[in-house]
Amino acid sequence: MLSREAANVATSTPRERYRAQNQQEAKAIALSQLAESGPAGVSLNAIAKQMGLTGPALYRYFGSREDLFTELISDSYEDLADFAIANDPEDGADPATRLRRLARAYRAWALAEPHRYLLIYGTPMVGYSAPAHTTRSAYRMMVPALRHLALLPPLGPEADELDRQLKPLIADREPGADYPPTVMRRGIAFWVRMHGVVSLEVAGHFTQMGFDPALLFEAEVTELIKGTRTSYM
Amino acid sequence: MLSREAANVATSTPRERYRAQNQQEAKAIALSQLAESGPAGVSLNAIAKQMGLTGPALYRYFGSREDLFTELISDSYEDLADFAIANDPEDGADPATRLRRLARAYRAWALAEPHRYLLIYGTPMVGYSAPAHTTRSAYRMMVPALRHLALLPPLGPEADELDRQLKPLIADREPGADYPPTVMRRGIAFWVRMHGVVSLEVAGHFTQMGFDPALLFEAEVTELIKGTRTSYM
DNA sequence: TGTACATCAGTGAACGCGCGTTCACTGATGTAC
DNA sequence: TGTACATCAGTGAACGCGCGTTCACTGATGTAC
Repeated sequence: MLSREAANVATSTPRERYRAQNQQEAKAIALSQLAESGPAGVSLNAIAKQMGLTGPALYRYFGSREDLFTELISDSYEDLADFAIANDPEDGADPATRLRRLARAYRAWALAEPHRYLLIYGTPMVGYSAPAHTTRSAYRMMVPALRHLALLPPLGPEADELDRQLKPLIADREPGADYPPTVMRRGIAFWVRMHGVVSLEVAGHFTQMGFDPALLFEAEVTELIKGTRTSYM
Repeated sequence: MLSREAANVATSTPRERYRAQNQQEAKAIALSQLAESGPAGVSLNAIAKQMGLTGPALYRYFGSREDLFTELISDSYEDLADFAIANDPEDGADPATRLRRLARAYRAWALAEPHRYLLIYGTPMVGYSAPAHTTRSAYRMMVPALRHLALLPPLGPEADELDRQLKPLIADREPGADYPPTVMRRGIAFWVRMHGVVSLEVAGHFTQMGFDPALLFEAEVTELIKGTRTSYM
């Protein structure tokens, strides 16, 4: 349901469809292993067995165990972005409302898929380095947030050092965009605050504390939206 | 240096000292494996070999591999709290300054010991549940922060739902403390914001973005300190 | 429509590896009289 | 100071396990004429 493979299956030869289907099944089993036993519990041999195949057969679908993880990771980035964007339709709502929708969708996805959230934002795998396109996927979710943030009352007229350092990033990721200087800073703060609450929640660090994490999350987002400019010292 | 074992070694029999020393060495090797190969790379057999022992010998020191992790985790919580507290001496500085010191120490520890930070705040080990005293250790670092926060200008007179839910937590953790109703909320937000920046930084998510994470961290802390009250919706 | 060839999914055997954990044991260190 | 006994760190063999990955191969599916 939250998976994006199914869409691209049409318009291809039967063999390609068969391949895509098998690859998708393998990934789905990998995700269930991930959910049940963590990253260390994902095993090519076990996946193959569950599909009724032998271990080496999977090398038709993934170059190695690490390649499988690369796919799982970039799928997760894409699905998270898709989900957030899908939950913030173009219906003329005001920017604060739309930001809040994005935020809630972010959290909802993470709570629905905690192992996948942790796969991308938890402990990184040693020796693993994300391919370049992954970084782009990660950024996709930020694009609508920046658009909404640009419509909020500005934080202040002058840019400080952080804003200056972020300027090339805007130019690189969205050439031609005419954002106020503090927008990227706010976009990153938006992401950082959501991640702060959500990652602790998903990892179970709030369970003993007796409060509803949703309230904390909403408060953090609210403060971000209302946020006044704070120079960094 | 950041380890806390060495202190308690005195005043014990030679055999106890020998035991403590060996156990400490085993943990140190475990931490180096953790740093180098991640949690999955921590192996009792490999630790034993590096100490010049055989595998089973380690069962004199740890009940199981999981017990070893329990120790590594609670040591990490303690060391992080110790480090933060040690860097915020009682010298009469104003509360904002002292909060900032705590925050900077938190980040400094995490950057110095990224694998240990991720051990406690990264992807949780499946099937592992922290023993009760661990939760207490985790809370230790919050105590001085709450004290400082209580001295800041209050956020507002009335308590909202989140504040109400947090009241029992104060009563439980610090019976008798007479904090304004919004202090615990601010303490948790303090922790959450530090974690938001620090965990993304430690996991390398900022490396491609070309800005100095220290600036972002300072800005987040500043905003928390200045923080105005935001009802959650 | 039928034949010849190319593609490619999957097999089965094998390699080499390390893992956590148990158990009965040896031998050194510590303790009590 | 010396002897008898208890404690306990560490050994070595063994159990059972699953892992990723390679390789030469079979046999089914697809393609070209």
